[in-house]
Amino acid sequence: MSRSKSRASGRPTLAELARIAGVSPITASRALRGVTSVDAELARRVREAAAAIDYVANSAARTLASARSDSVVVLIPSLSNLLFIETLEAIHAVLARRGLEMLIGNFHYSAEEELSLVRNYLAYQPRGLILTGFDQAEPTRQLLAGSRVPCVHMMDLRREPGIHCVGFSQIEAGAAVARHLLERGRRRLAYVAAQLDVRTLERGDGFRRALRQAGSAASCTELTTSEPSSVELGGRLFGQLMRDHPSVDGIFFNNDDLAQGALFEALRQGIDIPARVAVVGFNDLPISAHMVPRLSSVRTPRARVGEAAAQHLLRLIDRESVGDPALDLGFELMVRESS
Amino acid sequence: MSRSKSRASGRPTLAELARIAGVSPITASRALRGVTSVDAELARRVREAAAAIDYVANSAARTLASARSDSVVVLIPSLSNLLFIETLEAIHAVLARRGLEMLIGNFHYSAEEELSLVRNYLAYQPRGLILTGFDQAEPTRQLLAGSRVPCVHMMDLRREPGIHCVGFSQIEAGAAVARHLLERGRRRLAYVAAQLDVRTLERGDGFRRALRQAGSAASCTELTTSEPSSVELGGRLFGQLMRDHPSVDGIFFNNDDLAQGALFEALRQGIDIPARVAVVGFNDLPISAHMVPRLSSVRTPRARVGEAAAQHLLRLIDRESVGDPALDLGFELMVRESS
DNA sequence: CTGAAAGCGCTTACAG
DNA sequence: CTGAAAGCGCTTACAG
Repeated sequence: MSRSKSRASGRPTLAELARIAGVSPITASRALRGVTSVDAELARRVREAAAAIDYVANSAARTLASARSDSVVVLIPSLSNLLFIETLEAIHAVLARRGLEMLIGNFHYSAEEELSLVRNYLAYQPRGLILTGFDQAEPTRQLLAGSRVPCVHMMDLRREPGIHCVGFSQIEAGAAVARHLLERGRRRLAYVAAQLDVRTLERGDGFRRALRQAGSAASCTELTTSEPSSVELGGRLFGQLMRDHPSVDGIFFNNDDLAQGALFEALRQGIDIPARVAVVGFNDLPISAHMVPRLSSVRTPRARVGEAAAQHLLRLIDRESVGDPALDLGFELMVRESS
Repeated sequence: MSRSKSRASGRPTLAELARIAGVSPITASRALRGVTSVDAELARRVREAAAAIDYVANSAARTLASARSDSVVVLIPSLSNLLFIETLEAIHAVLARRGLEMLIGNFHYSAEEELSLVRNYLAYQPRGLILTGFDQAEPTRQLLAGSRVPCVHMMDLRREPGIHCVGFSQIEAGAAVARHLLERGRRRLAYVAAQLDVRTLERGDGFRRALRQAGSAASCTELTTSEPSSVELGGRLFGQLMRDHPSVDGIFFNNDDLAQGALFEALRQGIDIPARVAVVGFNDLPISAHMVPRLSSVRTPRARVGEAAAQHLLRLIDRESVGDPALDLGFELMVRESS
């Protein structure tokens, strides 16, 4: 019975709980889960006994016996972008109400890491997965398809059979920024992007496409880097852009932190924004509205994306009908002082 | 054999893997875990078979059989403060190298939520826990003590028998800011704090204590609120402070986001920082060094705290000696343009 | 509404 | 170095 030799977990078991409550283990199990009708008096005794000994079901045993866990896996490319934090919080709130655990996997924008996470997390027999975008590598796709675990993609839209997604059109969002700058009379535009993940590239596509469609004489300088996005980088890229292309009069930064860095750098160099050059960011992070000048940005509905993605997944798990498999939550261009 | 009636998980099992590799399940299990010596040729066959059928051990079965999971629980009070994100990343990196999963619990600065998380996560039989600070409620403490699961507290220090912690002295950090402002010749000081968790209050204690010790004629106005910390709130509190106490010449904001909001507000109101009033923040978040003016702040070693806390926990898990149970990683006052 | 039996897929402890 | 037996703590499926 020594602690190190025993195979037991040391915590109270269902059998002990049942003995105390004076019922069979099965009845105790049912009373706790509330799934089948159990006599009210027996159920009460079980609950009281559980509270008395602080019984919590061993989740490994529960998962093994039922061949289903109480967890949902959420895969995101980064934790350092507030965007994903807010999304995770929203997902968590929806799942928690259903008693589901959220397992977070951060793949650091690496398709290989994502594959490895999927492989490992599938061992947990999750009830479902929420993925970010559509950047998965082919082996990842196959692994997921083979697992038959329900999946919802978030942050981007794609209409394909069997694909469930909740997000908004990154392309449209990029286009909206271009149209806004053109409307403001800007003609010498620049597009500055970092990280260069699929969604970033789509925003660039939309931006360029809208310029072309306007058929205007507008030019577009592009400054891109696969470095991770940051305030520091934004300041650097802005400095470089204004030095090499001093006539640029409107800039779209593919993420707010870059744009924030640009505003700081402009303040330091005495470059007047928006008089000399208009600046628009992306995502509308919490600080942006407070910058000097207040930063124009595209507000993305990340909390609602998270919430809707989780709800959509719950419907798939419950095999309920899901309406449109591609849910477009749109975006909002927040025009402030910087453009 | 219909999918919905079978109790099987549908994934390849150890028995199937063993059959393909031509060994017994036990040998396959040992080969995969690499724990006991297995004949090299047999081990190779097992690994090849595993790769061929994409075998990953069912973690529920593994946890149930061994009475130990491969997970470590990390409890943090907030995800919206970048401070904790960076800490989590560092913890994750250390745990991942050991093949341990990290379960994140966000208790939103609520001791009740923390208790509920501990209760639920204990059902997963985690190998260890990392807690934030020492704010746990008494029932939480008892639950943890009863579980006999190794615990490490992070972000704060306390020398008590049986307590393991990695962090720095919040009190000393607060005191350092006070001394810095006094050295700069500031005498009409203010302390502005939000959230008011234990660590925030400790920083305030240190700040006040240092002022008292200086025995100077310095005064200290206090403006505190239990609202969560944010840039927006910082701007508001700064405006209020300068209106109600226009002679204040040095302010310590207990978190950088508050200080950032203050700098923006000062820029808008044309209040010269640091000429009229010096501003010091706390945590040195990534944006602070780029603000206009660049924000003075206390750089807290959160990545190193996370790393060291995880390593300390691994040592406890392995029953190795841990040296000092209270590891002080210090902090660094970053004096920039705002003070 | 309640329960006895079987089984989920692994690992442990014991032999050889 | 390898394996047959037992068991981890639940839930399912079947009876009654």
